[in-house]
Amino acid sequence: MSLKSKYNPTESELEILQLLWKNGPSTVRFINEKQNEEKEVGYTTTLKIMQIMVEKVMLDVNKESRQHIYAPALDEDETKSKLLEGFLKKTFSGSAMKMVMQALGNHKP
Amino acid sequence: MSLKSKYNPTESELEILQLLWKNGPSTVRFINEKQNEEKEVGYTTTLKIMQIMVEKVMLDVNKESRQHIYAPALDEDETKSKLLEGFLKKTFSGSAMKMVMQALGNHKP
DNA sequence: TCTAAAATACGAAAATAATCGTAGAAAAAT
DNA sequence: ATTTTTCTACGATTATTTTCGTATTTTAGA
Repeated sequence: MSLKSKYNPTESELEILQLLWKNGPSTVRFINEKQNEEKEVGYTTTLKIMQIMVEKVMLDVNKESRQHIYAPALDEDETKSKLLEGFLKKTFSGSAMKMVMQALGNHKP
Repeated sequence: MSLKSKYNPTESELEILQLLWKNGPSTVRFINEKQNEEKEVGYTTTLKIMQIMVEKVMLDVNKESRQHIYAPALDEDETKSKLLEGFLKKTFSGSAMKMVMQALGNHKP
């Protein structure tokens, strides 16, 4: 596969997806400002990543007006399920039970 | 901080940690062979990553015999807890409840 | 002993991700 | 109408992670 799977958003991609899921279709400016509430991110950095996400078909973009409107192309639940599955696999040998035990502080098999 | 936090193992670092936690202190050869049961990884690739992990103080190494023995320097439970916390934060706004709902297929707040 | 095999050391390349600078187009303000 | 502001496009740079080739050393076997 040439493009990375759409279910493997990088960390900054996930951050943007979260903002779009939460706030609905938005402009780059809006997303960038939200990001800047947490940490400093250059406008063109946000823009670039969102453009890449469009290439990867993680986002849809409406270019009718000058301020392009970006919307998530991925389903929130489905994406989070896949992310959870991946994390579980990498960290807890795929066992949700182990993860819960870890969270509860009972680290017995 | 110049070195990345010891609680942010990369994916291949985590893979090696898991093998060491599971099998106990091991040689590069052993770890590399375990990795190769899953996917092809060059011996020097494994070696290099493990050497980097020693620099980052993720692993301890005993160089008494020629075949160096590597052991995890990180506590398994503590590391997994931190990883879980990070994942929760990135993916479920830090809410374990949301994650569980996701896992159960009840995606309501 | 001499040669093979098996390790480590280490730099460098390749792959991936994130950041940014600058140019130019379009819109808004004066 | 001009100037200023606001956007997008896009290449280039930096940072990080992963992979690997080669040199050297050490051990074991013929």
